[in-house]
Parts: sequence; structure tokens; C-alpha cells
Amino acid sequence: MFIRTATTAMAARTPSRPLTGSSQGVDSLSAAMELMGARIAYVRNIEIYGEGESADYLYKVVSGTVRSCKLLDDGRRQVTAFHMPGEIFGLEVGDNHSLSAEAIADSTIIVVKRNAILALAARDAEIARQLWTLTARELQRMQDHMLILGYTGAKERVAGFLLQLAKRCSDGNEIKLPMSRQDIADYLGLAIETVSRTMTQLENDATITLPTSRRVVLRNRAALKRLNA
Amino acid sequence: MFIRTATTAMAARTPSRPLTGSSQGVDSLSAAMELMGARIAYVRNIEIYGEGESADYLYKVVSGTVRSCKLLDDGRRQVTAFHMPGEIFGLEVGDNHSLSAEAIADSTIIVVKRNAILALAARDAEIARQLWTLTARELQRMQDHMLILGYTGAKERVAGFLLQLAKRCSDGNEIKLPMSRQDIADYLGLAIETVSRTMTQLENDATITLPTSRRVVLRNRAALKRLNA
DNA sequence: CGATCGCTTGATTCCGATCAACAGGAGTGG
DNA sequence: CCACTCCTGTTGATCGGAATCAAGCGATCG
Repeated sequence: MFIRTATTAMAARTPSRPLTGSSQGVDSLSAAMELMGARIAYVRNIEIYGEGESADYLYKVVSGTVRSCKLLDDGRRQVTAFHMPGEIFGLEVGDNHSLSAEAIADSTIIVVKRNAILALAARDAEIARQLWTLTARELQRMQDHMLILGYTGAKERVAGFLLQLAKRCSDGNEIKLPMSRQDIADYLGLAIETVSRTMTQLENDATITLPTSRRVVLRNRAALKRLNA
Repeated sequence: MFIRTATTAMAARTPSRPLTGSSQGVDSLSAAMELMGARIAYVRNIEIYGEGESADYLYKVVSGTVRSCKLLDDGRRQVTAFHMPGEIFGLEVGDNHSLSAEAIADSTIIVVKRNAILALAARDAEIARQLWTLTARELQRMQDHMLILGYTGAKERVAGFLLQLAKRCSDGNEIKLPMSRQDIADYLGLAIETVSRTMTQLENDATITLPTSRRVVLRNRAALKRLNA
């Protein structure tokens, strides 16, 4: 399971360009994680940590995708975030995880002792700043998500989701969806059938095309943007 | 429009007992704000800052209530948070506000230069830690909000909202609502009529009572909790 | 090949949005 | 004080759209 890589360098630390592109600006922290952490491979659908477990580690996605979610009593599941390569997750203020995290696809993830990072932050103001920036970025992501959930219509929500993804992993106009329709549904607060239907509807409107169910091509971004803010 | 009060008194500065149990640990920051900041009175429905404006200040509610929100193109408004006495808002990572803030009721608010706080944080690790904790608490609040927005039913959302409020300002079982039905609707992603209807429905179910439209008495918390997680 | 899983599509039901009217205060000015 | 309006909240009726139940379809895998 463990593949502790010696982690050569990580090129040069780009001089802290915050926000935007995820990996930049977190470099000394990011580099520290790569040095101190262990590389672990998780297979699809495996739980990385559960709700309520003590938050002893910090995680950074190297490859694959992870979802953070909460299980509700009625069996429903609320997906609060998707974590893509380069992103850090598992950061908690309290001592326990308020969410669970699961690998959506086979993923390799760097795992670091939280205490080690916090100790580092206590000594190094730059690390502390980056930790804070990271949290704030999470906040921003969550605000975007909330905005999407605020929409009443299904088309608006799906459109918002697609644009959000396009911003994060834009290979031109094509998006590769790592998550299932059910994941999307739980992320958007919709039924899986509604997600599916809305997708095909957008395709019929010539707004997108679906070469396969997991690949989306944005044909008309303007039309998508018109649906949300 | 501004009434920069010379800040005579306002009774005594309540010795900063912030939120829930996490009251400890935010005091030195809170105290610093009270010392460095100016007390300003805002009248009902006045904008405190607008979306896109530069985020030069940090705010702490002394009395009254503030809403953070975003205006959408279609005229809809998404309320992302309500800020109650003792709470801090306006904290941004970037240099600009991503949301606007408006006073829901006449409010007095402590306003501090953001730079002053950040400078303080750079020197004082404890202040930095508190700043981070504060951001993380905001994150937690937003997660709760997202959970509520994830519910498909109106009853579930309203129930979640009421429980959330009860946790924050519990005078026994009675909640005093500082915000209008429209504010609640925009917070929950519902139509105002639906909020109103759901309230009366909950009253008919003997789950709550509504002495007036702005006062809610929780008669059956268990029933409310049964509706959400 | 059968089996399971993920996705789509169809038919129906139900619930929330919308349009519309109305009720109760609060404030204003006569 | 009353008459007036404005504002907020409630209630009713209708309509549309999303949830739900149900079936079918196409992959991938043992």
C-alpha cells in the first residue's frame, strides 16, 4: 500500500503567486508536505477517513479524485466537495473530521501528520500564511458551491457545475468527469435522473456535447453562463 | 448616511464572549479590534460594503444583524450568511470583497483597518492563529448552510434553519428573528411564500408556535431534527 | 455468456414557484 | 384621532418542473 517516494525537489519554489492556479503559492507548504509525507495509493470507492474520526493527517491529491461528503439519516448523501490533483484536503480546525473522504477513482495521495505541519506553521510565518490562504481558498470554493445550490432550477445548477469544473481543469472545452452521475446529483442536491435528463437536454440545445457519459464538450459557454449569475 | 459615532459608551464593551464553546482563544484578537477600531452605527437596510469593493476593513457586530449576500443577474439574491452580535465578518483572502454586506436592522459595528490586523498577525503568532481559527469557523458555518441547501424539501430546509438559529441565539426555546421572510427565503433558496407556508404548516403540526411573525417558539425539537440529519 | 453496474428514458405524482389577492401594522400627515 | 399609504406577511389557485417509480440499454467483468 505504501510507496514512500524520496521526492526529489519539486522544481523551484515559484515565488508565492497566491490563489488562482491551485498548486502555485502554496509551494513551501506544498514542498514540505512532499518531503514529510508518505505517498499512499487508494483504490476506487475506498474511504480515506470517516466522519468523526480524529483529524491527525493532512492530504494532498497527486492523482485521481476524492470526494468529501456527509451521510444523512435518511440515506441521502451530501457531497460537499471534489478534490482534484494538486489540491489539499482534510484540513480541520477542530480535532475531528466533520466530513468523510472517499476516493472516487484510484488515487495516489500524499499523507502528512497534521501536527508536523502545525508545528512548522508555529515556527514559520510563511507556512502559517499559506495554511490560512489554503483555508480561505476552501472557503471561496464553498461559496461557489453554495451559490449553485441556491439556484432553484436544475439547468442552472448543472450549468454552474460544468462551468466550475471547466475553470478547474480546462483542457480547452473538453471536461473529463471523474465522478459518477450519482456523485454529481449529491453535489447539486438533485435526483440522479434529473442530472441525466438535464445533460441530454443541454446536448439537445446544442449547449454541450457528450461524446461519452464521462466526457463533456462545452459548445456554448455563453448559454451556460446565461443560466447562472 | 454614515453616522460615525464618537462612540460614547454604548454601555460597556461587552467583554467579548464570542460564540459557542470556542469562546476562548479569540479574545486577544477581539480585544485588539475593540481597541483599534471605530464604532459605527448603521441604519437598517444600509449597505456596509459592496461586492467588488476593496476589502480594507474588518468588521465586528456589536448589536444588530448583518447579512452577506450576492446579487444575481436575474434579480435573485443569494444570502450567504447572517452575522450576529459578537461575530466578525468581512474577512477576505483576496483584496476585494466577493460579497456585499448590509445591515438587516439598525446595527452598531466595530470597524478596523485590515492592514492593522494583518500586521499584528505577522508579528504575533497567537493573533495569526486566531485569525485562522476565525476563518475556519466561517468555513464550518458555511458547511452547515450548504447542508441545508442540499435538502430537497422545504420543510427540511426551514427546520434546519430554525435549529441553526436556535443553536446560535438560544433564549430557551424562543427565537427572535431579526431577518425578514424574504431574507430567510434567499438564505434557503426558496420562494418567500413557501417559507411563510412552511412556517404555518410547522405551527399546525404543533412543532413550533408563532406568537408574532418574528418570534418562533420551538415546541418539538425532536420533530425538527427528524426532518434533517 | 449471464451478471452487474452506470446511465438514460418514460410515465406519473407531488411539491414548490408563480400570480394574485388580502390582512395587519407602522408610520405619516391631515 | 382618523384616513391614508406603505410594508410585511399570509393565504389561495394554478402551473410547471423535479422527484419518484419503473423499465430498458450499453458497457465492463468474471
